This record gives sequence, C-alpha cells and structure tokens, in this order.
Amino acid sequence: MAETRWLDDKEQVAWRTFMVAVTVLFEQLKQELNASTGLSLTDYEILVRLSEADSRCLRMSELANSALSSRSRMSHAVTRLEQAGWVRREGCATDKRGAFATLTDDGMAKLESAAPFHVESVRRHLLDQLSPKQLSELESIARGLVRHLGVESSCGVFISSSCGAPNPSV
Amino acid sequence: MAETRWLDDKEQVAWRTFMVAVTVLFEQLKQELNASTGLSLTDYEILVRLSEADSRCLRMSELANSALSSRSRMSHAVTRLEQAGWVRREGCATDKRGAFATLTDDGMAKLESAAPFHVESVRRHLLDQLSPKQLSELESIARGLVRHLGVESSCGVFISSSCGAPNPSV
DNA sequence: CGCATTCAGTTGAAACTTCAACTATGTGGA
DNA sequence: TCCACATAGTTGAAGTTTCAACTGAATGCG
Repeated sequence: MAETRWLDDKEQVAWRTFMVAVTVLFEQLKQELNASTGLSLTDYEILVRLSEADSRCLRMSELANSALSSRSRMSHAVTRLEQAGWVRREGCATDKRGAFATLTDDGMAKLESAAPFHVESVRRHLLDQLSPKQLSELESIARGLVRHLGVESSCGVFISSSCGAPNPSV
Repeated sequence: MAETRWLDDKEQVAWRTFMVAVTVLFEQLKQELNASTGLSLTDYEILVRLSEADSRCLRMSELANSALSSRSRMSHAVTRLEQAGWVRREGCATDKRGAFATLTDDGMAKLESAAPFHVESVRRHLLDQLSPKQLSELESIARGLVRHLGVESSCGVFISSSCGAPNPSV
C-alpha cells in the first residue's frame, strides 16, 4: 500500500468529535425512546416505514432495504413485532416466494403514541442545537456522503420530499 | 405533554438524510476494517485507547469510559481481546477491586498494521468528501452536540489536542 | 470496631445481530 | 421440457450487547 496519509491535527480532532457526537446522540435517542415507549430505534423505524407504505404493507425485502437492514435481521425483527401484535405477515399471491409485512391497527396506534416522544427527542438533542445555517450545512454534508456512498434510492424514503409534516418522523 | 412540535419538511429531510449518511458511513467503515484486518470497530477503538495511554495501560473503567462503552461490555470485549493475545489483564496493587488492561506487543503490532487501512477508509469516505469549510462546519456542529449532550471530559480523548499525527487514529 | 453503603469489576442469561446454510419458487436458455 | 441458476425469505447457531445479579474490596459513620 502507498504511504499512509495520516490525519493531521485538525482532521483528527474533527473526526473524533464527530464520532463521539454521533455515538452519544444516537445512544441518547435510543435511551429516551426506550424509556418512554419501550421501543428500540430499530422497532420504531420498521413501524415508520410500514406506516408510510401503501396499505401499510411492504415486501420483506423492501422493508429491509428501506430500513438499511439485512434480510435476516428484518426477518427476526418482524417475528418479534409479530409476537407483540404490531405487524402481521402475509403471503404474496403472484410470487409465492414472497412475503408481505403489514402494520396492524395496534401497531399504528403504538407508533402514533410513540412518535411525539421521539420527535421531541430528535428536536431537543439535534435540531434545537443547530442554527438554520448549520441545519442546511449538515444536510448538504450528509447528502454528499450519501451520494458518495452510493446508497440505493430504494432506501431513499429520505430523498422523497414527501416527508410530510404531522407524520411520525423516524 | 404539550402539543407536539412536528418536524417541517426541511427538518424531516435533513434529519433523515443525516441518519442515513451516518448509518451507511459507519457500516462501510466497519465492513472495510473487518475485511482488511479482521477487527471490529469496537476492537479497534479499544486498541487505540490503550495505545495512547501511559504504559499502554488503563483501568477497566477508564477504558470503558473513553470508549463510550458500558463496563459490562468492556469486560466481555477485553476477555475476547485477551484470548486473541492483544490485551492482558493485571490487578491493581493499591485498590484490590481494580483491574488494569494492558496492550501487549502483539496488540500494538496488530494495531499498527490495521491503522493504515482504517485511516484510509475514514479519509476516503468522510474527509475526502468534505471541503475545508465543510470540515470546519462539521466539527463545530459536532462540538455543539457534544457540549449539549454533556459528554464527560473523561471520554474526551477527542478534546485533547494531543491527537498527534502519525498515530493510529480511531 | 461493626455495620451499612458505595464502588470496581465480573458473570450468566436474555436479547439482538450476523453468518452460512437451507427451502421453495421463479427465470432463462439449450 | 429440463436443468442450471437466481431470487425471496427463513432458520439456527455463533457472536455481541444488554441487563440484572453478584463478589469482593473500600469508605464512612455511629
């Protein structure tokens, strides 16, 4: 390998600070969501994706994709959510290999009761901490990273500007 | 609870894009580190923290703290690293409850061989994607979040400006 | 001192994620 | 048609993280 381009002081500090900020931020969101609703961030994200889908129903692989999860992980997770009564599995008529996951009414109710807490957390720990200019900067940086990393647009719920307002935001 | 302050479109898109970017970035770093060295990010961070400590040695709780990890998790992780021969446990003479974790020569060698790969990944997927201005912005945003979230300065390896250059950066 | 409390760290079980193997179905070409 | 191959999804085992309970040692105070 070619000579390593080590990080200089500025890069090093920026990278480590970023890493700590992200780690602690998500840790905090996870704790607060769990404390107020009993849900994990993973659970929450699945409920949100389903709630935004037509008929509150998605193919397992679409669901996995949109939640940036492996199929295996999603399969296990849906099994747990099914046991909680928030999601139901259904077979696919046209492709017998396929399976749908559907959000139940209980699941929707659970999500609706959880969303205000989570939105409040995200606001308090992230959005309220940023000036309008910083929010734009952050979005633009994130957008660049997403493009570079070649995220498939199928996980792009975020790209769709249909991220309407009174909506349980992930 | 008071009326929920839902996210508007701009906030929603910014937040989701940020979340996706962070998730995919760390996923990518994890994959590449694992593919090139067999280490997880967790392992790597532990080796780095120890390598930067006096005598390459830290109390278990300091180590957990600096790596933003629970004591339990660190205890399990050190057990695994000990089995790999990269870390050694030692008792504490003055406080018999205490334990030290020490980086072995093998562990240091492992870290030194892994660092170039990881630094390259961080550069390629994050730093190279940012203009100097964006790097500064990102650091300043992260610094604000860290302050808000009240991260103890003991995890503040990142705060110390002693983040020297030719150093296996986390 | 004697006893309650706190502290440092470990442990084992439960929960979750990852990995590789597997079932069953669909697809395309000789 | 028949077969090789790809696709959708599940499964169980192994690895990791979390949680609560635990050991043993220090601390504080009557």
